[in-house]
Amino acid sequence: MKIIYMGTPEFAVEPLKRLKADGHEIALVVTQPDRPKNRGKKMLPTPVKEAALEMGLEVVQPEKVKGNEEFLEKIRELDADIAVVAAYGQILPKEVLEAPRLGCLNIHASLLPKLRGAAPIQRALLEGYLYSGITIMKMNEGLDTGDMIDKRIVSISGMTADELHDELMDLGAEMISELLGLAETQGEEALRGEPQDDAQATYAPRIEKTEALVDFNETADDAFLKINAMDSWPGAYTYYKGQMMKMKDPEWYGSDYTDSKCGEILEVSKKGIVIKCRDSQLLVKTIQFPGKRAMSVAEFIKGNELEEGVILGQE
RNA sequence: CGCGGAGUGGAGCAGCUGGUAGCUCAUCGGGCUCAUAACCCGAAGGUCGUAGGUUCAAAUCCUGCCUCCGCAA
Repeated sequence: MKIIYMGTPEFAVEPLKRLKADGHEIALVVTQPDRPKNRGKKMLPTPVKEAALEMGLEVVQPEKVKGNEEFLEKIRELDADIAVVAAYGQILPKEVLEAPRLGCLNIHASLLPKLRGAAPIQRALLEGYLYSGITIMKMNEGLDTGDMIDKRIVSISGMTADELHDELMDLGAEMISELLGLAETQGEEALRGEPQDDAQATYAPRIEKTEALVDFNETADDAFLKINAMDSWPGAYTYYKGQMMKMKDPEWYGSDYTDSKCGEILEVSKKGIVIKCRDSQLLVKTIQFPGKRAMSVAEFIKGNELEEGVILGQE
């Protein structure tokens, strides 16, 4: 099939590679413009652009899609069979959605109509969902509101955002590959979908960095979920003696019968640091201070000090 | 030229107002113990990221480069 591929972050790379490997003709790759990133404000290409160029594909990076005549014309001229969109980052106007013969498909990392929007992976974990998955839908003008063509479920409890991201990325690639295979033989028939129940819809807005601050007045479960949902970006954090301290690898440690203050470090050992939360204790096994690498508490205490009794969270 | 931290034996750090490289853990050998991520004794292991410069003398001061990281995006 002749495909237009639209995507931006890492999540969209695997499906692109897969479709290419399947032998489809990727007529054009659309991704966000290069932006200054990382230290030293270097302009960096998006992961999709990088992968596309490696594969020798043509790439365009329109600043704005909406109302962009030049872009629209280019899309129409291609006369593609279908467009595949994965975490592209811009709302597509009706004209673009209708340009390919069979319309536009979207790979979304949640079980729609739950968690529509930008950060479904992290939100699913943050909310403590036990299951999430991938939904492939036929796009319409709304935000992730199109008819659902295929949906698959995965168990997610205890995962970090990175782990879930990788798993869903592979699953998404798998699903879109199969679906386009079907579409090739069965045509439009294969792309029939079911409408979403809007009444059940929830939204997954972008993660703000400030959300990554862990509040130990919450339950240990909430802290656990937050630490994993923010791993590896932006990274859950608190403050140790006024210094920002990031945390990873949480573990439920046990009930708490002490009357210590929430956030107090009850114990430091090779296992990690035990922190008092509202209802029970949380073990954090990996930490990171500004300018330093993330390292296990066991490693950290070989050359640094971590005082027991310190109350975390005070700037 | 966005701001800043860091590169020292396997790991984590100290030393950096210049003059024989040190700590904790790990490793190896030995001892004690019913026993231990315990304890005691001993040993091995480092061209101090790299290239230059200053100096009688640099891990320690100066300059370029490489790599890693936090903030910010």
